[in-house]
Amino acid sequence: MRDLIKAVKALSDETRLRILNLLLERECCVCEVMQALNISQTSASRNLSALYDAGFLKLRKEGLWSLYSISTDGTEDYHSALLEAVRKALKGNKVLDSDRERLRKAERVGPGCVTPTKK
Amino acid sequence: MRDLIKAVKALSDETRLRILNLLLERECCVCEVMQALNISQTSASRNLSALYDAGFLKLRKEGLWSLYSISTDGTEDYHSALLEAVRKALKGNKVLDSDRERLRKAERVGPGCVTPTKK
DNA sequence: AAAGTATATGTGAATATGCGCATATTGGCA
DNA sequence: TGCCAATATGCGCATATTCACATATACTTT
Repeated sequence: MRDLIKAVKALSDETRLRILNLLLERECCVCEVMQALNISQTSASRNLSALYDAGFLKLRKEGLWSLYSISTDGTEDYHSALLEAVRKALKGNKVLDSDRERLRKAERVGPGCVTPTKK
Repeated sequence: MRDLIKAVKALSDETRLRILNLLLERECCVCEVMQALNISQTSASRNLSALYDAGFLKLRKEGLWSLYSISTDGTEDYHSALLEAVRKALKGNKVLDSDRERLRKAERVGPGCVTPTKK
């Protein structure tokens, strides 16, 4: 029960739902999430961690990047059922659509990913 | 999105999950929920209200009793998908099983439903 | 009308949560 | 080694949530 509550609690936040929406599109690093959602680095990192701890994400390290993606392990789990319910419920949402749009424009590589205005 | 978050938030609490478990068995009044879960009247009432506001329950008034049950309206909704995911995840849970057991022994009628020890 | 019962709600205290700031950690590179 | 970039985390603040107590509301019965 504890685990289920943790999972559901992870879904009960707008920022985290928006993050999941991005990850349903493709694997993302923290700085891409920051850019697409226009949130702080702290918020991106913490909310990704929360989703990870709740069992929704898997993490792959590549150099400096932490690459998060939807976990498809334990498919007999309730996580996929919850995700599917959320995905359907939010289909066509305008905020989420523009988040995805901004994700396409986000850049991962090159200096200035985190602090792009700092010369 | 607001509505979905409200629904998911309603599910992210142990007491409310236990209440849903009872209601999956059958329609209940507030005092039956109190007894089966051994919680206060305030807690039973407030948590039932929260589940109702979130769209999971329907309410039927009968005399003094407020009879809550799982809402089956708007079946094309995400509520049923979320409920189903939760139901599967909690199948076989010991706490929930004994809650159901106590529900069978709970009494709705007669004086002393709410304050049974008060002579 | 008065009393009793089941439920709802206002209020305040305790606890939990989310966010930003600053800083720590980790890996890559000169 | 020393520095820079990407991410993680400790801390404090503001807000949200939960619970209990008391009280209010609504219905029934006498």
